[in-house]
Amino acid sequence: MRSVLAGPVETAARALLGCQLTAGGVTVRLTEVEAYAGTGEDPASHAHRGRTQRNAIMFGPAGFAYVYFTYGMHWCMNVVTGTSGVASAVLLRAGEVVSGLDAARVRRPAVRRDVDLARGPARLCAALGIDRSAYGLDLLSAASPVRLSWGPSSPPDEAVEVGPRVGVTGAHDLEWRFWISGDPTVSAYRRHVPRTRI
DNA sequence: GGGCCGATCAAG
DNA sequence: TTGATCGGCCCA
Repeated sequence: MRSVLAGPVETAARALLGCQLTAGGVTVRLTEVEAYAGTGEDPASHAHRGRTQRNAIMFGPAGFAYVYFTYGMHWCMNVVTGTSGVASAVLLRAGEVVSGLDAARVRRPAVRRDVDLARGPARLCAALGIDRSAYGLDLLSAASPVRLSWGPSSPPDEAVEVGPRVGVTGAHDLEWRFWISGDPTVSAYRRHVPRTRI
């Protein structure tokens, strides 16, 4: 697992589809992810402008959690990829809750359909109770409260679709979003819309 | 120190 | 379609 994540970020992203993420008594099977490259390579990456306190974990070895706070209210989680010094990561955009449905429903009481419990990067974190405290955890350690493991089956290549990333300002030509074809838990595509000034 | 904006979500 | 809501980052 660690060695796959340490490879090229696109390879790591594809490999994460079908994997299981467990936290807070809930397990999801990952159905949608996005790849982000490191410093200077990818204008949409949080590491694009170099190392800061927030993105520091991205510069470390693969398999650790990069969790960030956005829009004043939401948490999102990445799996750090690449070798030490390479600040690439994979954003976990959606998953199917495969166990701990009750716990997930308690955390997301407004949800009507189970497929919406972890359908979106902030929703996924909410369903699993992931917040700032998960920053920097080793997801491959048995002792970690947030754990990543191979799923019972990974989707064959022909079942994986590819497209532009959601909500990113630039690099619309880069097709670094990967999802399991036809899966109902995959989030809706939205292009970034610049905020209109008053 | 200040201002702008974001890898989003839910309700209208 | 829009408001919520605040941390990160650059100085526009």
